[in-house]
Amino acid sequence: MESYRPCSGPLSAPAQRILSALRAQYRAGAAGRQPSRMRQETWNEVGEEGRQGRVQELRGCEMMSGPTALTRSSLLPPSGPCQLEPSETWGGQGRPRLTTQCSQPTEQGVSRSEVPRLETEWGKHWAQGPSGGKAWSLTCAVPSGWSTAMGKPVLPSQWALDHHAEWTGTKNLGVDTAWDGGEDVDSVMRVWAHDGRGPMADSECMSGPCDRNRFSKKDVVQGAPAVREEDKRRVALADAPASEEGAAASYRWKEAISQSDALTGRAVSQSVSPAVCQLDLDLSKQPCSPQLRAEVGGGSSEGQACKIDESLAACGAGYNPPLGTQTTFLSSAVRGSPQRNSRNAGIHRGFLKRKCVPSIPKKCVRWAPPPSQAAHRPDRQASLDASLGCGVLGVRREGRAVLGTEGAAHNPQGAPHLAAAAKGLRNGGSPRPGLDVQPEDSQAAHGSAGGAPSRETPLRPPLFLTSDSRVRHVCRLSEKERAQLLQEVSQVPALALTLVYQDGTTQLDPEPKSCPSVSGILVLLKREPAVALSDQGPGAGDGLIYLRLDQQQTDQNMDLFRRDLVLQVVTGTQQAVCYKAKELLRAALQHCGGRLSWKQVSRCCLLDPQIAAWLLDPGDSASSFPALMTKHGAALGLRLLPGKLCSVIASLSLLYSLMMHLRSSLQTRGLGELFSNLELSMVPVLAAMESHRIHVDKDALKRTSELLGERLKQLEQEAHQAAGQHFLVSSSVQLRQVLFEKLQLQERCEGRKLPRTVLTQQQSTSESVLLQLQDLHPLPKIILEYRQVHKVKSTFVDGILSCMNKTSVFCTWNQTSTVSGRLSAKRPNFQALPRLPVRIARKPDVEGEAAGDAAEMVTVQPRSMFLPQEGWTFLAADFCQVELRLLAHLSSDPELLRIFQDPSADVFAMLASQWNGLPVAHVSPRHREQAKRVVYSVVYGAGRGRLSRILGLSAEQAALFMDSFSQAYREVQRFIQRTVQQCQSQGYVLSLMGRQRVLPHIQSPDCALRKQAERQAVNFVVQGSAADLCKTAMIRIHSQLSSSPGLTARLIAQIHDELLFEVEDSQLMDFAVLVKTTMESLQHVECLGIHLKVPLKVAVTSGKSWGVMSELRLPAAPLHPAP
DNA sequence: ACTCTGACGCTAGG
DNA sequence: CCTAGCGTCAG
Repeated sequence: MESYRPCSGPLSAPAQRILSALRAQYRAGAAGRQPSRMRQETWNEVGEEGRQGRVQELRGCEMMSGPTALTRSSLLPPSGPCQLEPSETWGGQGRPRLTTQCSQPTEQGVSRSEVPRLETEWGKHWAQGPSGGKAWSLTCAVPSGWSTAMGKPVLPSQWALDHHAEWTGTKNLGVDTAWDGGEDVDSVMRVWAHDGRGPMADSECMSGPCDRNRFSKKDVVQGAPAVREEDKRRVALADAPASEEGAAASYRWKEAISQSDALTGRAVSQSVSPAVCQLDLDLSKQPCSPQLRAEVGGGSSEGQACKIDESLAACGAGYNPPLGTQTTFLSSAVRGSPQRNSRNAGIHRGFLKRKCVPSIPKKCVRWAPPPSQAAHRPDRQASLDASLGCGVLGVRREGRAVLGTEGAAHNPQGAPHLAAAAKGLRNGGSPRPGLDVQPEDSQAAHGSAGGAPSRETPLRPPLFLTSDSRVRHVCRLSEKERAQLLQEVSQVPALALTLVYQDGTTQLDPEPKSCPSVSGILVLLKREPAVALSDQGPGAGDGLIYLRLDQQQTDQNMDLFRRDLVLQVVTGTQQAVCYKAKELLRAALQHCGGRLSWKQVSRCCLLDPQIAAWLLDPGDSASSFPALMTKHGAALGLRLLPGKLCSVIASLSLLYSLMMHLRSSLQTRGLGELFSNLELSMVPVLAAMESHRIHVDKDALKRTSELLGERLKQLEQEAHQAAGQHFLVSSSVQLRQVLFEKLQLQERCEGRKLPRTVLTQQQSTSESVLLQLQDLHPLPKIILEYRQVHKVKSTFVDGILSCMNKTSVFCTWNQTSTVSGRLSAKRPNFQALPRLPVRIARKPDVEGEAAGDAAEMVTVQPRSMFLPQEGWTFLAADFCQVELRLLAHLSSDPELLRIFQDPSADVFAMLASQWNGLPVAHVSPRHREQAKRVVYSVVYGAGRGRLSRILGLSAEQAALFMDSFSQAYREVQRFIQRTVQQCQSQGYVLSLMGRQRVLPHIQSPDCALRKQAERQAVNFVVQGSAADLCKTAMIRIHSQLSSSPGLTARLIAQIHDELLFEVEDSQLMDFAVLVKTTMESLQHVECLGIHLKVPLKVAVTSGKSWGVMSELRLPAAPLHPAP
């Protein structure tokens, strides 16, 4: 660690600001302050005598100046039950208190509740028992300013206490075996004791070597008497710190880490990059105050810390690794060998894992530097990545711990295999590997640009494909053979295809953990589709083609041929089966670059067994191919053959048989039409949507994140003040304690019954409760705002940032994840972006009370972060009240139908007027809102209890509303009864286009279950029908777009009843008309047998950002729109 | 020689 | 009622 050299490269702006501010603070502070004795010395410097003195000092030391002395003996497990301080004895809040719960360890180990537990007013630390018998870990809630280095909570300095160190959340710290038995408690104690004396010096953070012989984990578990004796003796030694005997052997643990933590309040987990360590090493030894942090805009929250580190990582140039350092670090981390650094490495690893591993599938983007940078500095980037932990982890994961010290150390250019590993990881971690290969990024992704050495090995297709002669490789064919192949493909009756990934897996393998990059497409040509599949591998006439996608072709003709082949395979007349066809289509679009447009594949009709299986059983959402086989393929016989290729071939054949089997099931269940006309046609639509990049204003997001972070901190402080204690504002459990145990607010809202949580029947702290409580106490209001801001920040600002790829996002659309037939969106969830802007009070950060008045309001609208390309406009088309209209249609209620006949009417106002008996003009917005809620509650099948919660009324009032609704619209009630009866008699319900949902509980003797099934039945009919309608609209518009050479508009998103397009400015009006007429024409669709009794109304809006859309006035629609 | 995972609560969207 | 997603907490 000492070999880190200073950063030389550019730092990100926030990092710069923090750095310089801290330096300034340090200089100012160092000048005026008397250096503390403890800060100056190390144990070695103090010497034996000094140490004895210190021990004496510590022995009687009152913890945190509290009235009661805690001695280490009382904490040592398992020396007996040791109830320690009730918190009152600490007088005053903010004082930590220690409690331990000790009980007899069991043979299996010590469960967490039995292990000593250190609790503070701010949270708790506990030593977790040995899990798996190997490692100990410590979870502790750490206010910022607390260091967690070495897995031992280095408790807050006096400074931190004085400044009300802010909460940073729980850190689950991986700890290596040094943390065992009494040793940990011991050092916790010691450090704690020190802490009462002021800020710790790094030297104080030393821990003695763990003396496993004296007090081992095992002993704790078994509670061997001998150890007890030993233990007692140790206690009798009068608090001689463990470090005493081991002082000579003790090492200074990583200054960089403990300092970085104390300085920035960040968890060590974030300071994993050497650049960060260096940054912090450079800094003063003084902690950074929250004010300072706020001033410089460097937050202590997770997201903030991530961002800082991201930028640090991104400026990889900043760190110039000395030769060998990296690899030493890395290898020791990998092997965890007991080297000098192994503990550090172990800790690092622990932190890294905690932060990185769960993130790899989801959030690696945050950590992964942009590909272009990787390409420009492959060597540094790779080592940086490796040090960031991703590399370490990935290597471990892949089981190829090949990153020996030698290779990298002797390779001044940086090790190519290291680079490759790191790169593979980034790809693997990226949510959408294929999308890394955008035109502008493609070179970087292929690692062939940016001055990388020419010996860079090109990507190879998986070995099992290259080594087998049965596979015809398209890129090896001659001109003539290609033509033949094309001909052959077009004449073959059936095809089965799968994507092959670079790690050798295919789409047919069980759910991949990571999401590897695409290598190519493997096609099985079936000449005798009728032949039932044997497990003999491919039939006599069957052929296999492998089409590489991951390779930029130098040969133009080859490129064209590749496109033609894809087109032939995908849109040909033969039956082509592909599991997860959308993925394949998207990969093809991605990799054929400009040569294959989404319009060309819009007529694709790949048969997708996944979708078929989902239609048959919507409850079983995304199952892998093997799972599907075990479920449906019993009759088909599945036997895996040895050898990868054999098994792939067999799987492909099976895939085909499975599809045929599923298709016949669909036919017999009456789902065939739905499958082929609706769901399969959705595949190219979704593939096109997914392959379109949506531009995001990244800078605005970052600014907003900072802004919200500040506000969040303010709110947290306010909440703590209002509550009169520190607590974790984001924890509903702790909030419940504050609200209902400490403040007893439920006592003061007599009459109203506060809802309870569904599962545990505890006092709920949800929005509706807080709204009711907000007049009684200032706290609920603060919490409400906190929650709102937190939601926006975590999900819509930081969340979107983490999905980003340079300047844009790609959303993932899932066709088979809902029971209702709706689509769902992921990463980011486009369907859940707040519609209304969020207003944030932004108070100047001043200590004085007067600051409150000077609040300035800022509005945040996550939707406006999405921008159309230059010269394009967003166009949104919204089906107005589809669900209600469908309810009218399905129930044929005369009143509802009448309301909808008038296209210009405000439906909810009319509803409110009708059943309140008021003229429309007199309907207040409140009434209207209420009507809307009641209506949708009925549509969703809510009972009176639910409705009362939604409306914030008593159950009686809610019941009244519902009664008056069903009085006014009797047919709706009848419709509900009809639906339930139908479901009871046939076991399932049907949507408009014949989608089915089976509800076995409809016959359940359990009333609650049955009622739920009834609600689900009603809801499904309405919601599912709406979904059908929207999907149809998407397909129709898509097909019109792709058949029109002039129109360039793209479908961006579907928000259930709204379609969002990006349209070239010049085509805006024309396209808007087309969209509107197409959507409204769905009232009558002859070929689908749809005849709605209500007109459909579509509202069209447009804008240069999704956040601000304004109504688009359209010329009168033509009477007979294009079909 | 190391956590990960699931249950639960809450809240955006429709 | 049905989604995704973030967070806490326990084992």
